[in-house]
Amino acid sequence: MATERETQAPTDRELCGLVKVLSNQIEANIRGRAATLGLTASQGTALCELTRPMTLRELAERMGCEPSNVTFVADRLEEQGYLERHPHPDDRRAKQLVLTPKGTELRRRLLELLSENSPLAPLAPEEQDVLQQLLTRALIR
Amino acid sequence: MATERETQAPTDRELCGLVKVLSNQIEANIRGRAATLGLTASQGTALCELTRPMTLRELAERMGCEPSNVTFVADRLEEQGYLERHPHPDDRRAKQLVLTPKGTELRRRLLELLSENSPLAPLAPEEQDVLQQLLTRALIR
DNA sequence: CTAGAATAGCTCTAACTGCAACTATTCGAA
DNA sequence: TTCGAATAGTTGCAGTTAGAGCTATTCTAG
Repeated sequence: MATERETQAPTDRELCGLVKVLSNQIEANIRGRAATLGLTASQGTALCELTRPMTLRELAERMGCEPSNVTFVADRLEEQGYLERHPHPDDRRAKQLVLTPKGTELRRRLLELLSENSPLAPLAPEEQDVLQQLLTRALIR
Repeated sequence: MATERETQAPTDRELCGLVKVLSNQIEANIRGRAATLGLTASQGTALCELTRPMTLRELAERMGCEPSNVTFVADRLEEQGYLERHPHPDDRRAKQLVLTPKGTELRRRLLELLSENSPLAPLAPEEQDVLQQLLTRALIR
């Protein structure tokens, strides 16, 4: 029983590990689906989150990454003709990321692929609700 | 109510987003703590998981990453004198990663730092139990 | 009106990541 | 025994990431 001497730390660390593994699995799912459409994982994530024209900063917030990385991702999507940087109507510093028709169509197809089988599918809807509440509570600072 | 036309997909995607944000936060916490000890985030994670001598592959499993990345991390930790690659007693293909006394001491200090404030602290112990169960269920394939 | 702080986006860098290909060793079945 | 499959670790590569430092624009207090 020598390995049980730690009382609280291991559970916390195990939990962190589980979160990471699940996060990896979600990312791997997106990676695989996106790859079939010629996209990388972060390109796919960006496309999903572009529910409407938004600034680079807002997309970064939704994607859970730094704005500098969105610059990079947006560059690629723009090169491929999936989105355009439009001047922001109210703020000349900012730019609006706008999907092209080609990008909108690709997004539709990607969402279709992603809805087919989610890594969270093993959980019943009520369980997903509980999970959402717990995660939200954990993230409150 | 036009934005509510999607019934199931958005919740799923939101949930995935929450998992990612929490995962990022956990990683950022480790990154910050590890940095004070001159370690990168993955070096810190590796150190935490090295509860005993283990193969590179087992450490990869615990860290939730590919074995190839552990090769990289182990290289750095070995350079810094925190661990050694010992030949595996039973399998000449495998190597055992063994912490040096210096590495053991560093691990102790890191665990101390990490126990001080966890990103999961906002959750009560019972909530953490529920979270663990949900995550475990979600990960069953 | 005007400086100084804050913000949006960009560039650059060091580090991390998954994946595919490779070598060495072990395992398993004919 | 022996040969093919499976496994441990490594290497190389393209892609991702956070963070610091930069410019341009906006906001705010005086």
